[in-house]
Amino acid sequence: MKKYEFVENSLFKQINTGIYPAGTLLPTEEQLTEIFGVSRQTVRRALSILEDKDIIEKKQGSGSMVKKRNPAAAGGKVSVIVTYIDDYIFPGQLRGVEEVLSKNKLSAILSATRNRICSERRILLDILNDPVAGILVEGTKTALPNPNIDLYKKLAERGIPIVFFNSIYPALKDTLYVCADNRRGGYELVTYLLGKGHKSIASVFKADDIQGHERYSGYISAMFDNGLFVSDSKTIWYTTETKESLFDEPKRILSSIGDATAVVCYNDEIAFTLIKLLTVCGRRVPEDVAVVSFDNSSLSEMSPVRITSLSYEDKNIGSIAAGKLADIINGRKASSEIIPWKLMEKESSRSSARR
Amino acid sequence: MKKYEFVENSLFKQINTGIYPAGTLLPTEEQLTEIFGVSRQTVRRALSILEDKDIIEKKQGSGSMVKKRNPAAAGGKVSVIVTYIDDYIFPGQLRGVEEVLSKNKLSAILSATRNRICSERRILLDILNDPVAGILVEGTKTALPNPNIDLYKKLAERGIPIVFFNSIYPALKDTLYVCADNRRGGYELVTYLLGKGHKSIASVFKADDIQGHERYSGYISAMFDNGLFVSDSKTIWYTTETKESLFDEPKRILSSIGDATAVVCYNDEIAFTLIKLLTVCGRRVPEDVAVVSFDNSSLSEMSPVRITSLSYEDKNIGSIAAGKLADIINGRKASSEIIPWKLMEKESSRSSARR
DNA sequence: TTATTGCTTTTGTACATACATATTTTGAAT
DNA sequence: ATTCAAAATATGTATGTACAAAAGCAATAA
Repeated sequence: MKKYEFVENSLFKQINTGIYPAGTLLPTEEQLTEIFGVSRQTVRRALSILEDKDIIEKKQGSGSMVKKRNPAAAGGKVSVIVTYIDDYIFPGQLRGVEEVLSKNKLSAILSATRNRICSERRILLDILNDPVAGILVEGTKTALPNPNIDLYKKLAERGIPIVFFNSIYPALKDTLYVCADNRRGGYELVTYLLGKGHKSIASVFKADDIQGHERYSGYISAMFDNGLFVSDSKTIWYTTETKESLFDEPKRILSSIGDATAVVCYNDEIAFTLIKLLTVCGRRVPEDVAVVSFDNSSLSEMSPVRITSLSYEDKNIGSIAAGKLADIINGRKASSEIIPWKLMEKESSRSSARR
Repeated sequence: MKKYEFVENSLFKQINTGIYPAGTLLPTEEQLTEIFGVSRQTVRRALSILEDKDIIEKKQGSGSMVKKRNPAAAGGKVSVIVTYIDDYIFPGQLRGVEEVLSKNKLSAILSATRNRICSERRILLDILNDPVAGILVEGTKTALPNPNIDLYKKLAERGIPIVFFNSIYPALKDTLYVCADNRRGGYELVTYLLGKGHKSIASVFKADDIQGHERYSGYISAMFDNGLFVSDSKTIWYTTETKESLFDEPKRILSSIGDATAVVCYNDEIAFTLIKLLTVCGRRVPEDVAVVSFDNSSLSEMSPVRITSLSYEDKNIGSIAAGKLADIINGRKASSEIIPWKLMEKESSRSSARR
């Protein structure tokens, strides 16, 4: 290793481990020359790099001072990585993110992955080349093995704080996150339907996002806990790529639902479209089939039959996550949070099960 | 002046004036030593600064090459200023912006003004302190005198390209913009309604955005051109601040509409809510009152009575504007563009005027 | 023709020295 | 105790030298 790099790294470590706290002066160049056994030129080169990185501040005649971590001075830019910008509930979350970051004198650099691993990788590589004060990220295809985990780890090693929202990769469970209680949500919806007398409950879930797995897990647990048999064929799985064509074959959907008197949907978007399809096929909602879902978005209100859906109450996952990231950046503490649901009962399930 | 600064400035000037074009090698360090009559250390320091500024690229054993101007290397960040992030048609425009910027290796720094002058000012001041490669901005309260015009001018003087979208301040008409043909849109909607036999046409417009004035101007011109009398009371004006309470007093709205058989609305959001109100008050749409509007957003499809609305066809104002900004940043030419409308006739006006 | 080898050129690392300039400390004069 | 100037201390600028490492080039051998 080059000598100036060694000096630079040594000093950086010592600064980070508190040997030279913010505000204190480093030893003089002459002292460092003796400590490291290198020439003053080499020491100066190392210090110059640290100054470029905004870690120390040199002052002629006075010395080299360790700088305070100042988010605004360090750019104050946060990379916000979402799957979609204009779909479904994301705009609202994004608004929350922007509001909170703005209040904390941070600004959002926005990127969308469209739930594609390759886009996510490109974005993360960009950040490695041009670091930011923090990263707020919604995982991409969180239920599949992800080759970008190494990049997240590398970014974390560099000291860039990362907060996940909506979903997190199982491999990064120790990172901060803000997610809904998806498993419990699935459980609650089934419990609610059982209370209405439903016994045969179908479901539609997303296969490539971990939220889909968790919501399914809650659904299936609730069914088993209540001693009900669940046929695999009663769960319809879809992915990012098959979402558009999911309802192209009504027959397949109807045969999956079969004799079920209720359907648990992955989210309001699916529920909205499913209700349309059922109506067209002559099945009444809720009289023939009850439909419930997650997120309680504006779609659940706009649906011709308003949709019973789990709500985040007045909590905005985007702003909560952004708040935690701002806390970390400003040297405050923060911990992961799981947002509970609140059931909003509406017309799509407001009747007992038909016998 | 310091010697290394002199060498740095001299080389920088020579590079900029084409003496050392992009792609060519600078003289070797030894040659520069002789040319400038300074030591190799001093030459190296000057070159090192130029390398930091991404103007040259040094390569051991080979030489120092003048780099091509690369916008991505020069920060590549674009400030995107919108009024709202999650409202109405803005998420879709924002998606278009992000897609196009991303394709051009630019990234979006997002801020929202919530249509408030003070927020806009704060954002522009931030940009002055920490410049960006370009600005993409949706004007805030464009129909009112704006105290931030001076800041836009200052930014333009600094050579930061600016592109407006959706609306532009009259005082900045020479700046690039991408807007819909709002005046013509108002004219077309009225012409369409006249063709359906309507003679008394009310309207709802937004008073603080220039789009509202333009759409109103088209509406009123079409009426006059067809020799129809227009009572001022038939136009309902609202602002950013009064939008929420606009439909709180149904009586006021109904009395303004009076005997009109059709209403031109500022946008689908207003039309959607108006149709709800009319329906509740026992007025059928379109049999009693036809409703038409602008934007042809998803709301126009979701409305219980699908809304006749002017569409941008498949054009996304956000992506068009972002494309123009990228053109300017990359040294290409671009000019303002006015997007035409296409009328999408749906149920909300699909009947002739009642007599 | 192709691959290898060694030479030359060019930039990179490292140390030594001298003096300039900004800041702080010291100490004497008041 | 206060003020002011000199001294000491710290970083900044500039040059010289030596050798290392990478890249390119040319001669040579297979």
